[in-house]
Amino acid sequence: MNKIRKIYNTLLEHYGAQGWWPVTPIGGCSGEKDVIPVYGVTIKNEKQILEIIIGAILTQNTAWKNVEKAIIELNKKNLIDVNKLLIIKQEELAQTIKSSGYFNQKAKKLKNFAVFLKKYSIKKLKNMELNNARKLLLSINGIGPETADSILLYAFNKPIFVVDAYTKRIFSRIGFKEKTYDEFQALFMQNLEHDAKLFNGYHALIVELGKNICQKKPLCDKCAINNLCEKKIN
DNA sequence: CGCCAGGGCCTCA
DNA sequence: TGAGGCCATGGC
Repeated sequence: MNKIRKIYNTLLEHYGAQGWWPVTPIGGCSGEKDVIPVYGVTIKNEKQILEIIIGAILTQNTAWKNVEKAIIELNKKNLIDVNKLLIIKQEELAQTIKSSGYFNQKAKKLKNFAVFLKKYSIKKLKNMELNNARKLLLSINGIGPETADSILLYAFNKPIFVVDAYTKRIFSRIGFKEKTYDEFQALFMQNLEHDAKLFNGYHALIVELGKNICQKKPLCDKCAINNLCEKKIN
């Protein structure tokens, strides 16, 4: 068994399946009480898909907890809606998503993406071939490789591996020599069968490990894969 | 108080 | 193509 697969198996055994991406269960509502995005929700409508896209943009270099608050506010105002995003003033949108940080940039990105979705609907994107959809997403200002791949994998269930800061940190420490986003992505995609469920679960496990164990200051004695790691401390 | 989080764009060599 | 500055809140 290759090492990439071995690490996945070990993490899965240790943490169990993760159930990403967190989504508001009924696809968002404007009720009185807060509706919170949670893990393990089965995606069943376009509003939930749009919520994932919005979350992918809002979580750029930002703790998910802060994004969660912003999504709750967006749902309260019924803004998980392409037309509403087009109509709302950028300043008001920025205030609504304030908790997620970089709110001016992100408000612009959300409106920008809404314009894009007027031309290429969610339905069209969903039916598009993976690499064509990826190129299209990457051409949008505000959508870089990680956000594009998160959208493809988590919103559209397409088999592409998402690389994030955790992935680079963890696998560099383990001993892999890849440097760029594309190199890391190729590492995973060349060593795993191209299955959206597998890529989904693996990335989620990486985040779990990166958040709690393989932090900036790693807790190697608590790490489930420390026997596979070159940089193990102690 | 300082550090950092599920990046991406822009500028300048 | 690579390094560095910038964006900004909230949790710890």
